[in-house]
Amino acid sequence: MEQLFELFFRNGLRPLSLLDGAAELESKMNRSELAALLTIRYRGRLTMSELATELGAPLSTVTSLAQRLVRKGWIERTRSDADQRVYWVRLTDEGKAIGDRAYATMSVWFERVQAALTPKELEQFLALALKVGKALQQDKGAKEKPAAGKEKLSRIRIDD
Amino acid sequence: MEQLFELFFRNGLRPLSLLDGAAELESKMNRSELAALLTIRYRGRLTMSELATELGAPLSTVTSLAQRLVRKGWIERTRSDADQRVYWVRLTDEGKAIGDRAYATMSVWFERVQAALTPKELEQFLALALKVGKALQQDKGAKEKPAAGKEKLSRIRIDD
DNA sequence: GCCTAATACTACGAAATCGTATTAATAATC
DNA sequence: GATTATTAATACGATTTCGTAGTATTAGGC
Repeated sequence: MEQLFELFFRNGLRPLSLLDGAAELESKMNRSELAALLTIRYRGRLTMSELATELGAPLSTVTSLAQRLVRKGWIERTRSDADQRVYWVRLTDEGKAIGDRAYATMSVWFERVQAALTPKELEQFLALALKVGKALQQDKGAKEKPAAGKEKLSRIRIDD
Repeated sequence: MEQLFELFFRNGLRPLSLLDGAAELESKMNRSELAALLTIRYRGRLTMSELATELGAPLSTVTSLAQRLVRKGWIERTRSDADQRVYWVRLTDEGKAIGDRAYATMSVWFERVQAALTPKELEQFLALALKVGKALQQDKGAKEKPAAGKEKLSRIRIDD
């Protein structure tokens, strides 16, 4: 439990810090640029505010971050027709190329995880992790409706 | 694989706002100060380099971070007798008090996780999460020279 | 419609972070 | 034991982040 605690803090406070080996990527971009790229790649397109909340950063920070990425030619921003206040952010072709490379680099980590677990374990882990993730994302103020994701998971054996 | 990826994005990139709701504490420190405080609290005392690797930050960053914390009166640094190059970092009484408060605030997160899972599920989740953590940390084919200047990340010890 | 409130974002200066160069102390080699 | 290499940390300038104030646009009363 202690160890999990450590893991949790480390990753909770400084995401991506557990994962080294992104050296090749990190020479071209820093952590937040990588996170932004991956997020935009994953979401397709989003607004500045959405990007900010996804990244857990203040909007003003994301403004400059986005400016940098535009300068690098990796993303483009277009003003929304429906609401002139909002800007849509999406990857350019070059951004996509870089994003794909980043993804490829990272998928090594996912493969490692898959290799380490049996299919059953993986399934179980995913289910539980989703539950935990959901629990963590809830607004603290919100008075917790227990229902939704609470169906019970069957127990499986975990090999060491 | 898809699911793992999704999981990673939904929860892996965004730092948690751990002090969320404790406005009183939040106004006193930023994320890295919190992380440092908790790390030192957890470890008792450590050297500057150790702190840097624990935090996943470069040493030069930790130098200024530590200066700030000294100024705030939360930590103290003493030069090691055994090796004059190293400084031991530990919490002052005031630092301990604040650290305790921060920890208490944060334990809400654990309660949430516990509330979301049955005891059996929790047990399974812990076991699996540790396995995954271990898998992520294992060195891939160490083909790279440490690329001068890049700090190595500390491994979290995970027992079976 | 008009006025006020809320929202989406940018501007800007202050603070934090990072990479690289440098200093000082210890370890290793001969 | 002198010389070189390595390690632990700081110095410093450049870049990034952040909080706050400001601007423009849309939403909500009435």
